[in-house]
Amino acid sequence: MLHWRGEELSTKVEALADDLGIGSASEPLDCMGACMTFERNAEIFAENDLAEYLYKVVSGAVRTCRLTSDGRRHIGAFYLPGDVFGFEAGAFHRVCAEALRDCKIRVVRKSRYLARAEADSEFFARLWEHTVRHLERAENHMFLLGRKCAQERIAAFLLDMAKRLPDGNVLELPMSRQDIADYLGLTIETVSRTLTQMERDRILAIPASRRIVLRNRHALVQMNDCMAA
Amino acid sequence: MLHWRGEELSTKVEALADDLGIGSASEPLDCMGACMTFERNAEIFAENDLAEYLYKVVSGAVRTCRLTSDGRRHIGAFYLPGDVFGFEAGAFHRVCAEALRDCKIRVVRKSRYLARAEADSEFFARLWEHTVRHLERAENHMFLLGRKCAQERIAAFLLDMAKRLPDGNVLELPMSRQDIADYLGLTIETVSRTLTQMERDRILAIPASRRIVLRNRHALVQMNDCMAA
DNA sequence: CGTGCGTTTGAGTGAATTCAACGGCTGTGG
DNA sequence: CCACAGCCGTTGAATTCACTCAAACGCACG
Repeated sequence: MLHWRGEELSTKVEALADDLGIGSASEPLDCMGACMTFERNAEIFAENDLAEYLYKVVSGAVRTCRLTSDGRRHIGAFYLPGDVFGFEAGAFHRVCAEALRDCKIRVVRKSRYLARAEADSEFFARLWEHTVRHLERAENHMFLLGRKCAQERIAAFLLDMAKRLPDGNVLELPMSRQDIADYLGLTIETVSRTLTQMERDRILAIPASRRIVLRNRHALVQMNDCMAA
Repeated sequence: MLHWRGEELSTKVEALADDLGIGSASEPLDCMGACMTFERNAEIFAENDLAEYLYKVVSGAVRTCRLTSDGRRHIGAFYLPGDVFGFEAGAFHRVCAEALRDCKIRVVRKSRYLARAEADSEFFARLWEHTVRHLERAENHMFLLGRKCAQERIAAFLLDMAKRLPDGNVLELPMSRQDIADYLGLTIETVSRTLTQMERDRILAIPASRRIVLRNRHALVQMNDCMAA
């Protein structure tokens, strides 16, 4: 299965990639590679797939996750339009990536972007920056998982989403409660209870389960004081 | 203080760095920059210090950590000889780094290694690999913090240390119980109790508090099944 | 021999989990 | 148009794992 998937993707990409251009992108990957579409819940790559590409979200949203043998799931990150994912040091992916909703994803072959990074120092700097930014996000998230209570985790999550989603105060979340729980290291019930409590406290309004309005951002920031973005 | 530290370090490095050579290192940084020494518990850089250098552990051991306003501490990583740390996308450090014991650290100016990475594709590849490996470690650690019980965290920690420290079965830990707790997102009491229980179960022997002998590695691996290295 | 630090152990508590039931929305089919 | 199933989310009650608080232990050092 591992290789089947890899080859399938490879074929698709080769077919599409002929019309690629290596433009003078201000952002890495923008004018490289091919654009692919994925349906809601489709697998973009699987754990242990060959890691031959970098991915950039054009539209939609993506989660990366891992499963334990006994069924526990952990979501490593959510990716929104503009985000780059799929970095691996080794030959294989260590997480799987799935579309949270219908997605357009730009796909660039590893050898291609590495080659370009060698030749183009501006490009190299951008790529480096993306990678290290990932690292920072991961470090922030570790802190959250290691040393924060449920309320603080939810507050951090909402503020992060508010910064990344288009309208800063009305969040249209692309993910389910279960996804949020698996991202924050909580259960779905705890996520639900905490959100309800925040609504009672007039910190949030939740007109629909996936639409969350921040009514008292200051309160959220206070819960989240300890760490920057 | 922020700038004071930056300038102090800068001065030290300039003084020492005249004898640097840009050798044809098989490992990045090996023949670059200057070697500095730090005493046990000395601060190598502080949170919000200017991030002007990369660091490579020559001997000793290092922790990076963060504090909340209310005193919670989280340790992001431990670095042992050969490890590189100090990557930042922005201008400032987001964690502080402290010597767990007396250390020798090789220090390389950011502008210097970036310049070399542009010129030397082999070097670039190595540097890239180090960075992405960091990212992988961070992802593994997130999983641990998000979805594992105390026993599994300790097992993962011990196996990781066994792989990185010289003698694979007799671990001479450079860090205190409190450090381990803050690294694993537990309390010192939980760490202590879990280790004691593992000793009762004949999985470990603990002849001294910082010397841990792995007696039943298989049992540890089982607790840790869900994730690779 | 006392002091101080790091570690271990014990008892009681609490925050988040588990288990279980209910509520509400959406789409389908009668 | 309503009935129903299926999914997702919420709520409640009981449990549990790790935490907090507290005390004791062991070792190094002056």
